[in-house]
Amino acid sequence: MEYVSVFKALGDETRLRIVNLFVQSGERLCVCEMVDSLQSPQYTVSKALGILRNAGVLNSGRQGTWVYNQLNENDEFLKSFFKVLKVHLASKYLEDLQRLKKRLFLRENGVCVVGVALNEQLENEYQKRQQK
Amino acid sequence: MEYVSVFKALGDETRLRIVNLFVQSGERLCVCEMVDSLQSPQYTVSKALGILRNAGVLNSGRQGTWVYNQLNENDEFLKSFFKVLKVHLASKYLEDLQRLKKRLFLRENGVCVVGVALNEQLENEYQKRQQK
DNA sequence: TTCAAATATGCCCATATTTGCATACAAGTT
DNA sequence: AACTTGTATGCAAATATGGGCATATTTGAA
Repeated sequence: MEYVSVFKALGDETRLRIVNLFVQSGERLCVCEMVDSLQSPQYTVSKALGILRNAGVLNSGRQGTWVYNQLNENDEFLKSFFKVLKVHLASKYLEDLQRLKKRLFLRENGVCVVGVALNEQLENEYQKRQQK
Repeated sequence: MEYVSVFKALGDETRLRIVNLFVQSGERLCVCEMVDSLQSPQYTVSKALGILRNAGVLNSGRQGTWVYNQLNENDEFLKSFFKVLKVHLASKYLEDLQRLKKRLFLRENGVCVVGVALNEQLENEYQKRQQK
């Protein structure tokens, strides 16, 4: 883990927003879930994830068709750093987190089962779950 | 204070080394002291400082001929962040810290009184102080 | 083995960023 | 005012980066 690479990786809004999703949710997320949360093109998110992985910020593993990413918790510096980020980024990028929340309703048994979704789809599912 | 700007600022070795000097020493430092500690050209250090200041990481103030810089302690995120850096960067860039220590011996009454110095000069003064 | 869905990547272009040098500016001294 | 010293900055070339698009790759399913 190279400090300079980590900071370089976080020195970009898309990538910081991605890290924020992980830090605030504590979840492992697949690419399509992030695409929907950030409302950014798939290739943008995918490239950003590549840079974050390369910098050692994230780990990823394929699970069938889906690739799940998660924070790298094997480094003491990163763990402390994520804690600080969690506190201080909490009020930033709120819309991302709201969309992520809705998007996670589409999971089944805690697993992603659909790719990039439309906003309507998210809203519909959200309303459904609310009623239960 | 913009998070992305802060991380972008730290995503460069020279600038991270500068921040490390402040974080580990807890001192306010003038440009020539940093030039000697990092052994980098004056313009490199000066430009790096400009970027760090712009990002809100450092403050600076002129005191006569010398410009002193210090960590910006007016932001809660930065304060927490610096603490984490202090712990985890402690064993990195040790030579910088050693040179800084020697360089600080050249101060008089806690104030910088000479510009960029030669290595010999640092060593000589260091030996002198050791004997006392 | 063909197809479709999820993800990654190569390429291009515009725009930043970095680096080194020369020079400018600011303050103290003579 | 001229000179020295500490610091900042403008410029130009080299390099890196980000965004968009098309396409490749991987996997599961038909």
